[in-house]
Amino acid sequence: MTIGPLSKQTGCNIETIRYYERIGIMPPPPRTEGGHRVYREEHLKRLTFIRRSRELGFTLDQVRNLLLLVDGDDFTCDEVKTMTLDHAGDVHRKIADLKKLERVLKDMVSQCDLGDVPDCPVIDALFQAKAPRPPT
Amino acid sequence: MTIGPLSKQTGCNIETIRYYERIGIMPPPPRTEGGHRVYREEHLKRLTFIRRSRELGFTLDQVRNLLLLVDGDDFTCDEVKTMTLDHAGDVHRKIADLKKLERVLKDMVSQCDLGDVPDCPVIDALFQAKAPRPPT
DNA sequence: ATGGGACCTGTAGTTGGTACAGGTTCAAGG
DNA sequence: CCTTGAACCTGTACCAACTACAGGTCCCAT
Repeated sequence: MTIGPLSKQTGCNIETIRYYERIGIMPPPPRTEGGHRVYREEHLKRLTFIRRSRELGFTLDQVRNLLLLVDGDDFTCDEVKTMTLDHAGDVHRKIADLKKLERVLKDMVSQCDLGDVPDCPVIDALFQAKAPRPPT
Repeated sequence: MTIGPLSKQTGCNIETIRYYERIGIMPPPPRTEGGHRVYREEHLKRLTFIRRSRELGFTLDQVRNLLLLVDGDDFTCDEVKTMTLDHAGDVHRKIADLKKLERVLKDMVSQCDLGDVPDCPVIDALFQAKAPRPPT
């Protein structure tokens, strides 16, 4: 399998595959005489793993760690579970932050509809620092 | 006010302030004889606006647009409202995506507790492509 | 006048890729 | 066997939004 088919089967850009090789998370595959990359089943599996992890929001660094665990096959399920839970925690916090954000944005906009404000309340709100620094 | 105090009052890194000047969203301030930047109240207000907008997740490009509206004071409240609602929509979608993500991560981890699986179910799950391509 | 903290410019690095340019190889059709 | 053009190659530059130096200058208090 050359890089094109691999790209199609994994949904991963050709450039991205080469990029993954460059940064060392995909192994350099054997080449043809002319220098074309030739992949096999194991590459497909590994790339699928990477893509899936990325879809789930793991950073490439986290993926690298997961792969280290997988490669040395002495990993414990517990280590993986811990990493996943950590990541889930990050995601959870991000959701909370975004919800606050949404609240603020909607509150700002709702001021617009009151009609009795002199200027644009959104702009006004943006000119306010979040927390006035406490007196020294 | 030199750049240090401005940094402290806005909570914006010195390097970032200079970066904002370089990319043209902060105006180049007057300088001392020796070349040190000297800021006044208006700069503080503008930088506060930028920082606040960034905190609320507007991109620098969106901030640039907001500032254009503010600078030419012919902006309508409606334009600003539209931009803010658009952005709120983005945030909303991002929240939905992250919630799905959280669900999947937690489902994966919950498999770990069953105890009767041979390998790490998280790793197994990661090796599965999301959607198997349909038969050709 | 001197010491050192604040400031200056310019460049490179970060993350996770994408987008070329400009050149080579491969495979199928004639 | 030769040609053609799709697929592949390398290398570099670019994106957002900053951050982190290095190596040098300025300011001001003592």
